[in-house]
Amino acid sequence: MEAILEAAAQVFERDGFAAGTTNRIAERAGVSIGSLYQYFPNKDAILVALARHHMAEGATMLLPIVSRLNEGEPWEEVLPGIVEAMVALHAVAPMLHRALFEESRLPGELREEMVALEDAMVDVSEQALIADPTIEVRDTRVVASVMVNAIEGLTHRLVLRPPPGVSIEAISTEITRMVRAYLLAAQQAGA
Amino acid sequence: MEAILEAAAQVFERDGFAAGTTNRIAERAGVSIGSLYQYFPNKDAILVALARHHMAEGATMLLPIVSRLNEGEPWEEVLPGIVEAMVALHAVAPMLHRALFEESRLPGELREEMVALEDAMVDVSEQALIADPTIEVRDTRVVASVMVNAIEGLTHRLVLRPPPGVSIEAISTEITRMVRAYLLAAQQAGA
Amino acid sequence: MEAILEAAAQVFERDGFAAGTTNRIAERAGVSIGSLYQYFPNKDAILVALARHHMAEGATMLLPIVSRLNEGEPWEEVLPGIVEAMVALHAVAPMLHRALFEESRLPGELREEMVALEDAMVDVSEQALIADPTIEVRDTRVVASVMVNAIEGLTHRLVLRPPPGVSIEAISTEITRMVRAYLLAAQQAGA
Amino acid sequence: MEAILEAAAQVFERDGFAAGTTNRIAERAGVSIGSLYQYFPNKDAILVALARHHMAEGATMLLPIVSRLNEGEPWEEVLPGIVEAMVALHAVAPMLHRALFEESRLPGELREEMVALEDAMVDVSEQALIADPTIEVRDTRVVASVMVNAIEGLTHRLVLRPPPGVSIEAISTEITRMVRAYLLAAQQAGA
DNA sequence: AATGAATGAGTATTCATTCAT
DNA sequence: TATGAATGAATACTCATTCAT
Repeated sequence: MEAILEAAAQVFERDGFAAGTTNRIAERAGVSIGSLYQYFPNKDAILVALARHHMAEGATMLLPIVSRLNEGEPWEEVLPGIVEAMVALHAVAPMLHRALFEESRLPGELREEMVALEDAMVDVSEQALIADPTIEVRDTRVVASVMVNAIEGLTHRLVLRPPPGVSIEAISTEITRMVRAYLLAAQQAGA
Repeated sequence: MEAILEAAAQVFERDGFAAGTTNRIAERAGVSIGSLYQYFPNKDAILVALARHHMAEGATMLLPIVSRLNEGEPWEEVLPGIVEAMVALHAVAPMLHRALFEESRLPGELREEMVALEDAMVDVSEQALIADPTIEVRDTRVVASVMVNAIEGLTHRLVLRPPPGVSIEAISTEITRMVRAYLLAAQQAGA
Repeated sequence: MEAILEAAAQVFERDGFAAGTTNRIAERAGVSIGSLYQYFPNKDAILVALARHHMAEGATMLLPIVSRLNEGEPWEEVLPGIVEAMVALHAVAPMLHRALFEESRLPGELREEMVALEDAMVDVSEQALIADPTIEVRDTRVVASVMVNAIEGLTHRLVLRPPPGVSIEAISTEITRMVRAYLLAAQQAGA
Repeated sequence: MEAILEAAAQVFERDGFAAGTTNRIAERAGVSIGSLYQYFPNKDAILVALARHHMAEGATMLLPIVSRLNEGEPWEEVLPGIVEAMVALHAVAPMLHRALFEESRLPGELREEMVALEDAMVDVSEQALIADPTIEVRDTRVVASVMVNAIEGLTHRLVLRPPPGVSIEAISTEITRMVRAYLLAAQQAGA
């Protein structure tokens, strides 16, 4: 049920996973607790559904942008779009995101899907580093890995608790600046 | 009681805050549950004590390094030490750190202390930026803020789940590289 | 609905009465839960129907045999047939039988019907004892009552959990032997 | 806790296992539900404790009597005592006995203990049959098995729902008579 | 007549907290 | 001061039953 997922997102956003009760979710969804359990076998299943939804959303937003890397467009050009998409994706419900990916023990299967998704991002990034003629770094794997983690990590951090006086747009700008600078520095070190 | 805090650290590290029970903490501390409640009025208080301990530890480690900034030593020189200290600080008990600062609702008072501590870090950093004659950035507040967040965010991220094939030392190196590069880029943009 | 009763028999046989859910019965019957409740006002009603069915079946099997007693045939001759019929009747679905007559609180009315049926059996047995010229017992009521209970009791017990190495046929033989021997002993005592 | 077991015995006696709730048990024991779970990890554990208690009680009552068989006393002499003990044992709380051994899925371990206990009874009976010089039966195993089952089965049946007008003492007498007669008949058939 | 989504009272169980000893 | 048995509110989950379609 769409309403249950929507309610769960709100409840987990507000209370976290452990403190967000199924009864409260059902109540907020305007649905009896029995109905909730007709759609989801247990509390975890709700979280998993929410996680998949988030992953799908992320993939949907990033795919067209990342694919530009595959088409040979230089990192330099594509980076800002990636960062903007990530920031936008997480600005919606930051606490939910935390409940989803940090507070709970997601089933191994899903956890693997997520790691795989991140690995895929690292792969694409690495390939783009290799293919980009304007870039020359030694340990492409490490650099790609650090870049992806930097984007995700800074997004989480800065979006969740934006430093006073820094707008969402500025966050994007600065993250982009940092990752771009790192990339440059890494290749100079590798030359 | 020292033993209780030590036990709590282990239990929260293993189970998280919500799943770590006071009974288990007392048991692991070799203390009756009654005694635990004689020292701490409730579960949250244990967490708060643990948080203060962590903050104190962090301050202790960082103070001598950061003070070098105040004494006029250039950012360039001090940065690696800061990053190494941060990484070392979090490598000990990453899950506990998560339980401490992400999984639970710390009392506002403590939350404010933490924000204040971070603000202090940003302040010091900003002052160092201003004082450093080799550096010239426009919006010193934003740059300092982003630097501090980058160090904390990347530390959390990379220490908690190190990308495969990347050692703790390499993590320090790369974070340092990234922040230094950002600083350079920021001042070039500001020139 | 015939299908519902059949399904209920299977489900109660497998899970017992308390653990056998109406939803599972409906599903196994290939019928919606709504339809089930159109035919039976509640779960107990299904059990009652099943019980009546079982009683009718029992009566159908035993009547022609028992009537031979009324026609003057001696106990000795009729007994084996009665025991065989009882064993056959209970060998089909022993757990169901238990769910039916032991696990649930049948409505008083039905409970009385059953007691009445058993009393009828005792009556017939007693009349046969009195009428049989080859038999001479003092307390015909007690003897008949014990015989009927022995047949039912041993059937339940031995059919439900047959001792290892004892076939169904052997069970019949031994029960028959025991009841016949009791009858002989009772009249010797009474002589 | 003794009180909890006593309360559980009463509740299961009244309501059966499935319908007997832990809350009701706790209430009747004059104990909070939390305390109940401090002594028993779950509902089944209460049942198991009750079952062990019953088994121990049975063993305690039967051992001295059965040991007379081992000492060479003839079946004929010992049988009445065994039956009386069994009847007395089950007359206390017949419904509880049902809840214990028929309504619930006892853990395999305990189930095996019970089967073992019964097997032991069959063993002892068989040895006594073999040793008794006044007795000569062919298939001692089957005869012993049927005797034990008859005693248990008739006890359950007749004690649970005593036929009208038959006292507890009469029940003992008749069961004894029946088993003794069966034993005689079996050896005549085997001669 | 048939459907099955919706209901919600009821169940087993956990765990932070208290308090008599 | 230390103890740990006792407490009971709160939680996830089940299932007989209803009712709009």
